[in-house]
Amino acid sequence: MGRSPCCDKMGLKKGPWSPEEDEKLLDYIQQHGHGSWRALPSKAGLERCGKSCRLRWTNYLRPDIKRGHISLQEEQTIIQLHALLGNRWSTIASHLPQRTDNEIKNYWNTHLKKRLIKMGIDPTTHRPNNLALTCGEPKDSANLSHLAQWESARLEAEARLVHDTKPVMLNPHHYYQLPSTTLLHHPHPPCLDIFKVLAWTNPGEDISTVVLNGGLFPPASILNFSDNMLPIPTLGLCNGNLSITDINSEYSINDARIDPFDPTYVADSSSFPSFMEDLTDLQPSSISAADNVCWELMRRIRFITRETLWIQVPMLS
DNA sequence: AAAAAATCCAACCGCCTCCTC
DNA sequence: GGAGGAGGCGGTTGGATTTTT
Repeated sequence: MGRSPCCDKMGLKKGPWSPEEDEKLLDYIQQHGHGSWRALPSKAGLERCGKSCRLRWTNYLRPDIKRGHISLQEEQTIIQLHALLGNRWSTIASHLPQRTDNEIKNYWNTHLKKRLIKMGIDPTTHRPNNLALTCGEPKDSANLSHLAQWESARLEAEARLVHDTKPVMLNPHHYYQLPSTTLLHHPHPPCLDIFKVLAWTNPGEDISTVVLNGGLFPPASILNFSDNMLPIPTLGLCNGNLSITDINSEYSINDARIDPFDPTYVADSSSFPSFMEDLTDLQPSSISAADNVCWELMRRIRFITRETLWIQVPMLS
């Protein structure tokens, strides 16, 4: 059962590559392209298996890769994407130009993982370790885990931003009066709280009237629909009473039917404490049916950048 | 200065998916 | 439909290097 590894063939070299081998491989690919990896070694005069050649090329010799120092921004991206995607290194690498999946995987295992552990965060679930002890029933664990992943990535990002910039403290009931001069000087949103991001992206404006992009966001190139992630077309906020437009429908993308109001989704108030605090004030009598719907959607927010807002919704098969 | 421990990272292994026949 | 090949992916290893004792 199974195939034996191609390197098991007699006479094929293994282990570190010599400069001469590198040169042969580089010369061959530059002249002919790699073509069939299996056929390449003999054509290039290498006593290696095709797999070994491919790995050497993609992880080391390729001219378009960047090696060495990983910036803070790259670190932040890795943590956030890992919280969302798990150990899908190639997908994560595709969002970090010129970095290889192997390099990111190594960096995660040797640096970031340890750092999260030191911070008391489980690097697998991105959940604070003490949460694991209070976690409830197994059926809720997946959803709680998703929320925790988001939350720890958010906290990590916030921690960095706090490090880099003076934090902007906001009264949760007066999000909309942020001075635009403060906001304009931030190269990034002062934090990832949705209201604050809204205020930042629209400095000086009354965001009670802001409507986030119509159409699809984030960009399809970033979004992997199989991850149960979908953009919400239009979201509006009004004076603390929340309302939303164009959501009273199911979405259909790539034949996957989505029900944004699926009641099986379990939210956790710890994910968005200030927002939930606001909602608590609104409950129960002042919340309209539409607001309730919005509330449900807001609970599913997973990831926010300057211009995008990602929301997790369940897929219907 | 030497030994031990820790860290790093290139490379390998085996499984999986996709494609062709 | 399914067998087999090729490439891709993630987990893991082990030798080299660095740090600590």
